[in-house]
Amino acid sequence: MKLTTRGRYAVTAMLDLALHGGQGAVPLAEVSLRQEISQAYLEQLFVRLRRQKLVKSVRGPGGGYLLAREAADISLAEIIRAVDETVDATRCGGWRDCQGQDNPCLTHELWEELSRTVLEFLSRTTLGDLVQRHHVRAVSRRQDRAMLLRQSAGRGEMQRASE
Amino acid sequence: MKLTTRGRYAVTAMLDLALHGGQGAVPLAEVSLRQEISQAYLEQLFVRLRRQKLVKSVRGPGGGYLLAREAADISLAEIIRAVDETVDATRCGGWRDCQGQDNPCLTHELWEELSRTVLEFLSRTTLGDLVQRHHVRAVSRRQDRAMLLRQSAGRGEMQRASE
DNA sequence: TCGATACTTGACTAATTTACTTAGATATAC
DNA sequence: GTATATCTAAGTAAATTAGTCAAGTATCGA
Repeated sequence: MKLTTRGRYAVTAMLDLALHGGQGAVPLAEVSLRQEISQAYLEQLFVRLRRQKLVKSVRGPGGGYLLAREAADISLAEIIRAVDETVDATRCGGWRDCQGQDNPCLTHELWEELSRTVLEFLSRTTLGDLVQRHHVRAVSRRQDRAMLLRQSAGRGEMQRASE
Repeated sequence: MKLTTRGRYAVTAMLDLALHGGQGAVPLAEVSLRQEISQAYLEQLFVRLRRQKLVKSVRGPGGGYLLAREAADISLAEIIRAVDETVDATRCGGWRDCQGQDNPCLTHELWEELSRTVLEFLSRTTLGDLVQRHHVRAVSRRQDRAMLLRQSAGRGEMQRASE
């Protein structure tokens, strides 16, 4: 497994669904605004999340995405694996694999151990856990307030501006 | 902190020093043969390791590199930090930092926690620990035998071939 | 003092990956 | 039928990695 910003964006977006999925499907446009991730990029990520059956999609107006299972039943490891699905076993080193060669690397075992540690952490933590954290709830409330402000400001300035 | 093959190569090379430094300085040419890492690349790594005072260099014939401190006193975290010294705090996410913005990211705390876990693992483990592991010792013995074979084969085939 | 050995340094590069964007198609509620 | 969404493919600029190349400098041993 790998840890890049892609995986982190995916977790953030999924957490946004967990926090706002109570009243139905959440459109990516909203997630994009709240989490400041470009919508086009989110679309790319959600294709993979849907293929791995981590989210359900609802098309058309009023549509969006929903968690496919309960938040408490979706681990961070699953999310990251869904978007960072690179399983190319080139060369050796920790998340890859080098055994069976005539000269296996000295530190193979070590990186495996570290890899296990990280995976364990990510498998143990679920979206449900994150939703309960005080820090997460506080940041989320702030984001919601900011969204409301932006909306009313938009309505105050202009009506249904299509540009 | 980051984890790339660069850091893994550095740990492997340092472990080679720890294993073979008993009889004096170890030339990079030897490390290169044993660990199958290009010598030019090793040279690049050892410049940084020396600057961080993790190794001492001995120039001239019979020279090479030596651990600057006892193996049991050099943690893997130090080694990796020495060669992967990127501290550019662009954007957010785990090993970086995003606090103090008007919209801090939802999962900041989470990546920090993971980061701490990894760092703890790498700080806790020293070269001395690795030297003691059975798996490491076994692989090392194999590498030594392969080196001896290569040497005697070289002498058997030709004498001081300069090409 | 010569030459081999080995470290030292800097610049350069090919390949890969990341983090996107662009452009358009398709589905659905109203 | 049109606005709101998801979908999908393709392309791309920037960064990073994992090196190579070339030219040194220091030191030992003969």
